[in-house]
Amino acid sequence: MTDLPKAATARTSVDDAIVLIVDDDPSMRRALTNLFQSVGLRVEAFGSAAEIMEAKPPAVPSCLVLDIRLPGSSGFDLQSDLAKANIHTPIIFITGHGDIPMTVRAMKSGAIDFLTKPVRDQDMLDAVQAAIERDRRRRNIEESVAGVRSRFEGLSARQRDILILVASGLMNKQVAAELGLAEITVKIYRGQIMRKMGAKSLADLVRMVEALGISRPGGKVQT
Amino acid sequence: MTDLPKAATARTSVDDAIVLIVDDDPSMRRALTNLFQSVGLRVEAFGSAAEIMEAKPPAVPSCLVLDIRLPGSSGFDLQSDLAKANIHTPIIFITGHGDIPMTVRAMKSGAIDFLTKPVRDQDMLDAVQAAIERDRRRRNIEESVAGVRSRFEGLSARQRDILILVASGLMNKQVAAELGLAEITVKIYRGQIMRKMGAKSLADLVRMVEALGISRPGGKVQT
DNA sequence: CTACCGGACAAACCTATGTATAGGTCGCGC
DNA sequence: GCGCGACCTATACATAGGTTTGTCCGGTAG
Repeated sequence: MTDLPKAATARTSVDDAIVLIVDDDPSMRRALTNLFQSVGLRVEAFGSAAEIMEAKPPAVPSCLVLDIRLPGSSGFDLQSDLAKANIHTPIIFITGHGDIPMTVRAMKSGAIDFLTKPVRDQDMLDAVQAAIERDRRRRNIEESVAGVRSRFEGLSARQRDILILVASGLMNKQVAAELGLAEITVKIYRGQIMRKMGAKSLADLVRMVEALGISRPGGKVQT
Repeated sequence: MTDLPKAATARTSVDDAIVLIVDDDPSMRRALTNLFQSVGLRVEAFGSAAEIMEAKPPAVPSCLVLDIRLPGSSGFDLQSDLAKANIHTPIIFITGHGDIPMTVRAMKSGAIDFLTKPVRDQDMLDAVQAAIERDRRRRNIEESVAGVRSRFEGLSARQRDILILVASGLMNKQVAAELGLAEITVKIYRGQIMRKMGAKSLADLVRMVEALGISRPGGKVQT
């Protein structure tokens, strides 16, 4: 939280959104770039799927504007490649000759919009705004969870065992019995866990474990 | 000893899925009905949006197969009417003369599939199976949360105040200070709350409050 | 008026949790 | 071998959590 923003050129406020364009038609790239820049969005344009896969994934909220017909691989291939690489930038497809099954497929695999040429400027801007908003939200959650996860990974195996049992609602003595330990041992571990995880209360701990999605035993909310 | 509100679940036949068809073309209704029945699905067919809105929402996992062009209102109207009525049955649209914007609109508002006539039987069955699976999952979550919610609503105002503060991680004395009470009072309420909510541990309580989505103070997971 | 309920509190008592101090064993890397 | 970290335990003490029994008050439904 203490890192000063190393803004090189402009006052890149903390989360200046960026639009990534992939289209093999240079005039299309230019037109889109102009459109987005006219409303103050940063833009990066690519001519092929390969090019963008080499670039590093953006660190700010962003979205992808993608012609579905690309040289080499189709937009779909890029979409699934990104998914495999665990990159979840929202995608807006554009197409000249799309059909309904194609649209359904794109939307089902998570595209945020699917526009047909000629694309109306306003439609495109609306779609981009929605996409960026979604990405911003996703990044926020991801970020919180990432902190918790890295702390969890800093725990020893034993500490994790105990964390999970404690967060599932067992008393120290029950945890001890479960693991064949003395109660005092569990207490000591518990203290270590609270410190390492940065939890101020048991409630915090429970929420962290929930956020990590770990609840093997019988720890779900009941009816 | 136990004042646990007993969930009045009328144990219906376990979870016989049902497919709801809305199409103004009788021959289409018949064809779809036969198709679904041939794989052992229960079916109910309607000739118009109005008809199905009068029927009571199904109590088992289900899905809606909906021609987008209906007499009177369009499939979209029905979709949004259902959404307004808080009915979230997954919808599969079928259309003879659809276009891409229509498809996008349907998918964006939550349709699970969008099929074009002539519909291949296997596509339809796949779509229905996916839709019913989704509905089953949704119902499961909904059901758990509904139980918790109804118990929460059985709490007095004071009990709710205290529940929220306790679940946010405050100690009894802090809760007492916050509300201008004696610590002993908080303890007593706390016991009542545990009983009424059917929570065996603080961890349970925290999870319930999370499931209800109540966390006003500073109770979110931190980075 | 009275009975009942929810809210608030107290003393007494017990259990659970948390911390400090003070150990002990093991395995691993240098 | 030595140090280090993980793992495990014990005693002792302090604080937090939780129940029981009983008291008091105010509103309100009968």
